[in-house]
Amino acid sequence: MPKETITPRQQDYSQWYLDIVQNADMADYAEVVRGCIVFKPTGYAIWEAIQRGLDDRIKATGHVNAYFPLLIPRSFLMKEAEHIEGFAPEVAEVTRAGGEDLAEPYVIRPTSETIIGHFYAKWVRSWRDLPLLINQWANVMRWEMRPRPFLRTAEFLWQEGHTVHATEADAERETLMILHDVYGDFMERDMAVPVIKGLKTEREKFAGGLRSYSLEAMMQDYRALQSGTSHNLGQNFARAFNITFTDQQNTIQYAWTTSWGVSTRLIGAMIMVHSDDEGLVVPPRLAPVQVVVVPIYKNDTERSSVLQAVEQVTADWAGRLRFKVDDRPNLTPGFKYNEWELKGIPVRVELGPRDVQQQNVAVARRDIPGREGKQIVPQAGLTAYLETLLTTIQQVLYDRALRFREDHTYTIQRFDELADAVERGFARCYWAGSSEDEQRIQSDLKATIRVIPLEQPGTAGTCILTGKETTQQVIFGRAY
RNA sequence: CGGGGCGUGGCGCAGACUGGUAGCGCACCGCGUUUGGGACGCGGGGGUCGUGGGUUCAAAUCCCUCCGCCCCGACCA
Repeated sequence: MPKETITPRQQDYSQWYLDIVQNADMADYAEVVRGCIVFKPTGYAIWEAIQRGLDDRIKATGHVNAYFPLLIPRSFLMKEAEHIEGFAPEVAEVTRAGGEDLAEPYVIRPTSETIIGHFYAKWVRSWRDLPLLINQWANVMRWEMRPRPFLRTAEFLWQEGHTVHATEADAERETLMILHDVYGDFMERDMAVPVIKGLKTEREKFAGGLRSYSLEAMMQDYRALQSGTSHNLGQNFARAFNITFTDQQNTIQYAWTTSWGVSTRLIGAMIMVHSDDEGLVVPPRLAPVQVVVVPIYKNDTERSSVLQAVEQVTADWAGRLRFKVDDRPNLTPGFKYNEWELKGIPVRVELGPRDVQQQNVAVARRDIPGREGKQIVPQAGLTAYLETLLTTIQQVLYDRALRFREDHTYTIQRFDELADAVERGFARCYWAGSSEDEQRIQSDLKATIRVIPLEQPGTAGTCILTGKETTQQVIFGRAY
């Protein structure tokens, strides 16, 4: 019995991931362009679903979309000292065009704070212009040393929101609102990926920003994936680009800006959180195809009666279920079962002569792979049954991921427990150490403070390193 | 950028040490039999052996150059 080769997770997690990407037909290596990938239709469809989920929320919270240039004058990047320091190593430049060397090279945007800042300076005059709430869907480029499909590629797709506010409090409110109501809500509800929301440490915050918040998810190899970030940029970029406004008292003030983004990395998160050794698992709310129907027949007579039954059964699915009928000839049903399992379709409906006879169908759920997840269901009421099943699967995936994270999160009291904890998951502990202490831990244990969770116990404890009394707990982990 | 591996039909590989003009599996095409967990038989098509140079009567094979990709590490959404 030939089997597609997916390396088991236990054996080699990193290879498992690449096998899933490859075998589920998500992406192709762009062999001719270093560090880039081709999003194949299956992978791109996931991105489109992500875009829809986010775009709806972004607009529902009062933002509008716009688009800024891909190329940024190099000098723009220089205007914010910390920003250029953070991004310089990974920017690509265009130095020649139209057959001649450019007087000033352009950089290909690694992010758009600077060019957007330039325009915001023109657009913002009065407090009445604020808040300015704009989002853009774009590609960006960061010349990464070590690319991996979806998780880290030289060119990637994302959305970046850029807003301007009159007060620090407004900017902070925006930053947190995005974190909770847009990113958190989307990831947990649509992607079924539980996240820990919190503040980044100084070392890990956005280059040039005031403070950064992020959403961290745990992958099945216990490593943390930063799945989204929301930055309060303070007045740093307003000063660098002269974004000012006249307030009600007729005094000119620097504005407060924010930026926030999530990228195609989310596809990697989806894969690594939910998939198994049989292949990809796509959560129903995100799935471009939620239900695949596999008709079974031996001859033309059976074929027509089976396809007729399929027609009847699926008659009221449009608008309620996203589905497709796999009537490719000359492929055995068994082959199709395995293929759709590999591709992560949440539910499979099998319909053969026996089912026509008995007014049943066989329903297989992807969250329970193989025959175990299969049961016989009457055709009557099937649509409602499937809708419920999809909801159930969505919930099961979320619960499973949450339990996994909780089972692998260790609350520790002593520093000597840290090494072992980050080996097997997240370590949660009181922390009052310095950036230098973090640096040392990163060198020694390859672990970093992923986030300072917004949810804190509210009671004081002892820092695992310094022994100081503190109320702040942090999450240590190894990161992607 | 350091360490390792690899470039041969679409994919995965063998052939290389010992030079003689390219082969296997899967996929693909045709016909027939099949079809409830990855079907089978027969027939067929498809390869500038990553690039450039060198050695040789002769190079996938030996030598040199360059390019690319993957993996592992330091940097990152």
